[in-house]
Amino acid sequence: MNALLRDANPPLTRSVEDYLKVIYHLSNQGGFAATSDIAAMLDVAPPSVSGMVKRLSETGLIEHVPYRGVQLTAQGRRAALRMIRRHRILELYLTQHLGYDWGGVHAEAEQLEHAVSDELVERMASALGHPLYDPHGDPIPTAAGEIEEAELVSLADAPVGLKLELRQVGTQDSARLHYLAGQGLTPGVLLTVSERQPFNGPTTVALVPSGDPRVVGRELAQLLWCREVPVDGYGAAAR
Amino acid sequence: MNALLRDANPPLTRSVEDYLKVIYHLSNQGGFAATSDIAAMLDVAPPSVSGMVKRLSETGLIEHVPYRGVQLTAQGRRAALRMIRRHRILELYLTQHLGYDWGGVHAEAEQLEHAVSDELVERMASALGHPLYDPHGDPIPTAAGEIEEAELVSLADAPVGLKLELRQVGTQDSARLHYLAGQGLTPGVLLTVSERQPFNGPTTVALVPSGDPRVVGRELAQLLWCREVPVDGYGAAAR
DNA sequence: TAAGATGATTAGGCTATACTAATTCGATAA
DNA sequence: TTATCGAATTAGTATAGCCTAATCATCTTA
Repeated sequence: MNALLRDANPPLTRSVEDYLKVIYHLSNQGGFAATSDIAAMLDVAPPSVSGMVKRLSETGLIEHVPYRGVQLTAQGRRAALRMIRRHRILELYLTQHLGYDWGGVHAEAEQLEHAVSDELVERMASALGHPLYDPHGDPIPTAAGEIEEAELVSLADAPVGLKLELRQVGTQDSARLHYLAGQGLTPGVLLTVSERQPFNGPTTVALVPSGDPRVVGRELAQLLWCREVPVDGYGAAAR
Repeated sequence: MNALLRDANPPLTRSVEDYLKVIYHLSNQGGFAATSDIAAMLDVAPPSVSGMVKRLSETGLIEHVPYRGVQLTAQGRRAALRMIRRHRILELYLTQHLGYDWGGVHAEAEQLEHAVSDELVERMASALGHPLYDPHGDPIPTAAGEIEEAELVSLADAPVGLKLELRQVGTQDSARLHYLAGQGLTPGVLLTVSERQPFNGPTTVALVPSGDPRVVGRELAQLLWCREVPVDGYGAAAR
């Protein structure tokens, strides 16, 4: 069919929505998301990402600098935040109204976020009392697409005893990223600082909820940017 | 990739689930579902149906008699009933817990039925008190895939004043089917018998909720099989 | 019983998405 | 400053959907 006659603004596919979400998470503070990181997060091969990147920049959802990476445009960011709002409201609704625990809720929300209508999302938000934070304490974007940016501390500077959520990893270095992923240190993971050796020594953290310890050297700890999580685990109530 | 190495039992796609559902509805009492009827129900071209029919019979979900139509196998029927259970529980949940009315709920459930997990469906069923009927009075299949078959009366024999749901149209004749569809007389529609002329004359019905009257000649009325709907509209409460 | 009508199927294409293998770019290190 | 290596891209292929146009089968009717 003639390309000019096709719908100029077709609804986004499920795949596209997933790409936008991970690009948002990877390029959070103004950086570029690398092809291989996107591929790893979505569990697809890098050439698949190159292909999708091409389509997404043609439709104006991302900006692509070849061999450097991608960033969301304003339009892409809006779409990504819409998905994040859906995801967080779904997680909250499933836990508070349907008895889910924090184990199973992420996978379920991951599926549903592509299928719910805007109306349903707003009805769930209503039923929840229009919450501002999800149970991890992460801010829920507004329906208009605004989000409160959290203040981040590097793990190397975080005080002992604090409960933290790993939000960003400040490197593109693949070896480091793979090492961290192997340790379970990926954005979104919850942890507490259990001790830090003096004289710029390593920091020991415990993963939440497993309690598994991880020892992180200072150099790496400086790259791990975290957000303080309110101790009750429910940001909405705490603020 | 080598076909032998692929997952022997991959999850069904959204499209496949939709095909199975309409084949179930079209071949309800042991008949065959015709290609053109499937195409009309799914709003796709007939060759698309031929293509899908080929794939579905290769995977053992349907039985295909060329130029005659298709029927579900036991496996296909199980999958179809699973979708119908999801759909009906979703409709009930959305109306009872999220304030939906009967207008918007069908489209929303149509999307969600492909995305919810079995666990979520069962949690919603629990929250609803394990209902046996949806708000139309249609029976909800069990998680094990059993469904209560409703007793049907032909519209030509239904007593005046009864509230009915049109369940099956007992013909494959295209002209008749198109005429009925044009009159809004498609399976699922609710109606009440307002009067019947004596000596095998036509039956007049009123559509619910619009109240629009339709006059149906005896020959056609005999083809319209209906289920009696409890007057309160909530089968679950009535039984 | 043969011709037409109608519905089903095949032929041939298109798009979105994925893959592997081959190639190219760019940064690091000698 | 160049050789090298890893990351990114291109080339080429596959699959699940969909489509239109062309053909084929079946049923009805003259």
